[in-house]
Amino acid sequence: MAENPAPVRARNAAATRQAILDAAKNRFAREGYDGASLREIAADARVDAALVSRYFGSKEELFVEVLNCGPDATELFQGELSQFGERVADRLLDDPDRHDGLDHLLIMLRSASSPAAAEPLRRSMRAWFHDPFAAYLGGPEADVRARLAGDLIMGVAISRAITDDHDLDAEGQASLRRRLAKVIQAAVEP
Amino acid sequence: MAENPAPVRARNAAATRQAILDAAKNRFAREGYDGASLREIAADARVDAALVSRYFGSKEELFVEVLNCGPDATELFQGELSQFGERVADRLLDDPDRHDGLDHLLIMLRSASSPAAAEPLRRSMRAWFHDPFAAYLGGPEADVRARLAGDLIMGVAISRAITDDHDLDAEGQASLRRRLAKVIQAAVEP
DNA sequence: CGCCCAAGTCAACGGTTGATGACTTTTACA
DNA sequence: TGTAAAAGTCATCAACCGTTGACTTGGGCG
Repeated sequence: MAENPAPVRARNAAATRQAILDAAKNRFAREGYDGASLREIAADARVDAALVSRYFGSKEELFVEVLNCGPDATELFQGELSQFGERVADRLLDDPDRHDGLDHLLIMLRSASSPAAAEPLRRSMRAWFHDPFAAYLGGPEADVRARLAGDLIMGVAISRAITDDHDLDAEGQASLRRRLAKVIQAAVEP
Repeated sequence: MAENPAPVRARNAAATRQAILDAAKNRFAREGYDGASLREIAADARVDAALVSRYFGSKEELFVEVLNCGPDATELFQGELSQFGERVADRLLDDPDRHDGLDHLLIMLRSASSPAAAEPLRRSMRAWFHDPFAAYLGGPEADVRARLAGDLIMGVAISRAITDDHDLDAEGQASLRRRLAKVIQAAVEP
């Protein structure tokens, strides 16, 4: 969080645009579509608020852009399917700062109740998560299995985001990890 | 949705209070803490917006009140544990209007990103859902199993709320129901 | 009937939000 | 170097929010 006192990014449209995009991604993930204000986002990006509207047209268009610059969720969809449960459980219960690819999930859940964000969310959800996931799973009823596992993952991510996980001791954490891996695997296997 | 043109509730503090509470519950469930405005809630309850603040002090206190007038979630926690999965799956995939007891879950997920609502949410979540659930499950690591199953249920509820379920045909619905019951059961059993 | 307090209404406040148009500063090129 | 367009800033708008205080209405009790 400690920023250089005055990095003073030289005038560079592309870099400024990217800075706004990064700030927006963080804010949307932490506060949702409604909760994140353009002024906050602009302040994070060390930019005047008017520039955000200038570059992206509107808040909703900025939101769509953030959703579209989709991250590396596909890394989950590599490796043995038989160990998918363990892989995702590790990832989910890791340090929240390493959630990289899960930022999108946070954005989705935090913005689920905003009508303006609903439609972009639906589209992005399918294109970025559900469809690749189903393709990775393969086999019979892949879409249903993908949806089920996706819902479980989202639920766990939400739960962690809400409770901050300060309510389970180390032993509970280990147990949760073991069981979570098992249940995800059960949801995923044909 | 079609209301009587003029029921014109007689001056009755208790009834008015209840009407506000009901309207608030619906609005919070559909739009979340931030999204629901006191003016909308008051309009639903056929009441001036000022009355809401008068009766409940503040929006946050109204929210807490809504959370505390907890519903009949306990009905899920009755009957054979061996059929818990099927029971909840039926309930979850039912007509959204029958979600009665699941309203609270919707409220929670839709309000998860509001700082003002976060703390009441945590408390209510434990008292109204998690603890009774763990007590119902019993056996080893009941809290972890309750949490896991709760996360899954919440994830599915969110998913339905976002997508409106217009993306699965009848066959997919049946398949989803079958698999969901199985996965919930896997999460619940010791 | 007439009073009086509860129940309900109205108008307004300060604050925040997304968006817009006019303005100033910097960069890059001829 | 001079200049035009890009990049960034500023002030401001209308809309909405939660909340408050002063006001009006109504029903029940004497």
